[in-house]
Amino acid sequence: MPSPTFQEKNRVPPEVWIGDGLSRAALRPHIQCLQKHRTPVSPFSRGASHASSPALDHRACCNFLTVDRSIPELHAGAVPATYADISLTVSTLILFAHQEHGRSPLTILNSPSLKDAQDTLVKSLESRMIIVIVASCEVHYSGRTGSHLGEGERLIIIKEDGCLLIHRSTDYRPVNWQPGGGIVQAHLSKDRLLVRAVRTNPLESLNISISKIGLLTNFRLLDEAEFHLHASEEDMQKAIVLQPSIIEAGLEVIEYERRVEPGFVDIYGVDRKGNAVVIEIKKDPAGVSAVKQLAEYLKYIQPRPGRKLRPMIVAPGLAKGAQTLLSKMGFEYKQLSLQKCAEVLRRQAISERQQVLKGWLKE
Amino acid sequence: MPSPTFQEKNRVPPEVWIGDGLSRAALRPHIQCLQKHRTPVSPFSRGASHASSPALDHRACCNFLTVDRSIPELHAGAVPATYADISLTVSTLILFAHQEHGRSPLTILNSPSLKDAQDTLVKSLESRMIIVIVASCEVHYSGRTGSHLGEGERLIIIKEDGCLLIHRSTDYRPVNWQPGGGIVQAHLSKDRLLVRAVRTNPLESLNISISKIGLLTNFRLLDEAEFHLHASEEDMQKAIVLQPSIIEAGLEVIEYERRVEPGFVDIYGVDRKGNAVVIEIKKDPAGVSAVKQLAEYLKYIQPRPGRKLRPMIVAPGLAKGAQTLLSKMGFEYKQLSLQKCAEVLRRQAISERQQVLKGWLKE
DNA sequence: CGCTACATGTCGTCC
DNA sequence: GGACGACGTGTAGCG
Repeated sequence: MPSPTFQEKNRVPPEVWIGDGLSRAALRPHIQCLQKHRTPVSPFSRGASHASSPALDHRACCNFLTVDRSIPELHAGAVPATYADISLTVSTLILFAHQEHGRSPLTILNSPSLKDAQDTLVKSLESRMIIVIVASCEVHYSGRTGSHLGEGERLIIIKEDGCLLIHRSTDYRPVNWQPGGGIVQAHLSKDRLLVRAVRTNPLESLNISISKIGLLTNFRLLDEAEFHLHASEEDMQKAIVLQPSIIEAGLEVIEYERRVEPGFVDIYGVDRKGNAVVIEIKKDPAGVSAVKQLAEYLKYIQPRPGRKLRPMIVAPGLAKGAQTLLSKMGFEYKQLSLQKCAEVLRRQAISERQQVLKGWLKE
Repeated sequence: MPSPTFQEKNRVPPEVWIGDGLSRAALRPHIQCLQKHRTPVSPFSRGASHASSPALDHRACCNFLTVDRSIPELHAGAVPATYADISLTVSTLILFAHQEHGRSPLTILNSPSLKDAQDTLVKSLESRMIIVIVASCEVHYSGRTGSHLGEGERLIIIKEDGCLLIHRSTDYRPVNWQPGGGIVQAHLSKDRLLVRAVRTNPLESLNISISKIGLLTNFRLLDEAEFHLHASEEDMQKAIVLQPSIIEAGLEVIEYERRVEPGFVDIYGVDRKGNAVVIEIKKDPAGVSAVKQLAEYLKYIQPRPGRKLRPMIVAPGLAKGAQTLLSKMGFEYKQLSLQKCAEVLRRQAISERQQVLKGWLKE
């Protein structure tokens, strides 16, 4: 008799499964038990730029909560000999496809029994593989609000960090989901495979009751690439800090992300005549709200005596109502496109690289 | 020689593919040509509750833009005889699994050549099947802003309505995506399979350059179920309108979604003493921003002479800073949970049903 | 098409 | 852990 897996040993019986009416206090011991055994972050997520933030690393850490993250040997099922056998008689076909990049097994279960599916599912969860399931299921969500989705076929995806997606046949957004970092468990009842994903903050539980599985695959993704999003409001800010002249000749940036009572002033600077310049940046055409936001900040900023205060909106464009309000308030507007900012940053990056090169050459 | 498919006939050569620097004017003829041939919405999306909105129906309509939405016969590839053959020598395995619910073919290509993958991909697009690909690829996005994702393995999903998702190994959100209703095309270059998804408003293009495919499957999802989301801010509003006494005995609702200069007042009513009650609803614990929002509205509301104005926040709870500000402004707060509202609505639904029944009995 | 507010928004970040 | 602002936010409703 094989020793029970971690999931088996620590499985919380369905009656006390987390969520749906259980208080935070009642479930705390269960969560603590599971989190005690959390595994380190998967090496596969290292390369992801999103994962470079500590928050996500933490999320990825308190993952599927298995003790041993070695990849269990998947058992090879009986495989039939002919195409006819495959297409007609085999209920479960386990197929290892050794992909080119290292040992990335790819398992495909075609119309498996719920029992076989659960076996593979649990092993996949424990070894942090990505799981893709095409199945007929019913879905309940309960948390900040609640939802119910009746029986029907859906595409279910569980990824390395324990996030879960349920997709219907249309719409690029999942009908139900759960972010990563929670607890995912699979439980086989008499004629349903129950999958439950729970997160604790906010306390939410997603329950999938599967009646029939058309396809279940698991695999890993070797993906060390950087993701780079080209321009954002932050990039605009960086560009202005690097080269204030794109706003106005002689402008000097004194401070950015300056704390004032209601929030942060994007850029605080001084113009050639010593006047204070307060800049609010928007990457999209600035609307009324942007002007109001700037006005809000101004209440808390006093220019030095004898100097003027120049409130300024910097954006690629102006929304309709904004122009009127802008004039009324006496604010300035400077048009600045993302392209321009990207160019400044690119030039900066190039010159930085050249600095590094020069440093190397000197050594 | 088989007659060319619609995609083949109308394929825009890569040089003039849509996006990346091309003006809207330049691409208009291409879009018009493609949209002329758009197909009706798939019968499979009928049941989806999301699809009941006209917006999505329209989106689903100007879909993959193929003339003929009959399902082409997929050719069965040569299938080897032994497990060893399958796991080692077969590059393409086409497996039809007749699922229980009707004739829903499920095709699985395991490590297919790019050519085979493209064939199946184009056919799947034209017959509006859902496509799931595990592949090594590079991704460029260009539109409101731009992004680049270097070579690596990802999970690519294309659904019936032409929406496209690219998932990495972690994070429940796709790294890149494209909503449905656009144009999806596949083009085979020498050693890459190029998949491009374009939408026109805003003009954005997503380009996937695939170097190697580990798995490609297509299928349909039979899914007629209703999706029901239980409670939202709108439901809270409805509940209050139906039964103002859950706020306060004697309250009468005069108007809701009342237009004032900066936006809309959630509920405007009159209490038992004839005072004006202005209610701002939040479904989450109300924060400082909610109080500010209400204060903003008040500037534009004058109570009748001799009557008081009673600004009120209705929410399931109060965030920390909100309490202080609330007292300072002299606003009232009424605790109201989503559960309570759901109950009111449920009761209302029941009594409505009974009214209908009574009506039937009378006839 | 533009504007407004809501979302199971999510997510980073500072306090 | 809570509050706040940004997002390729998306989405619906209304003028």
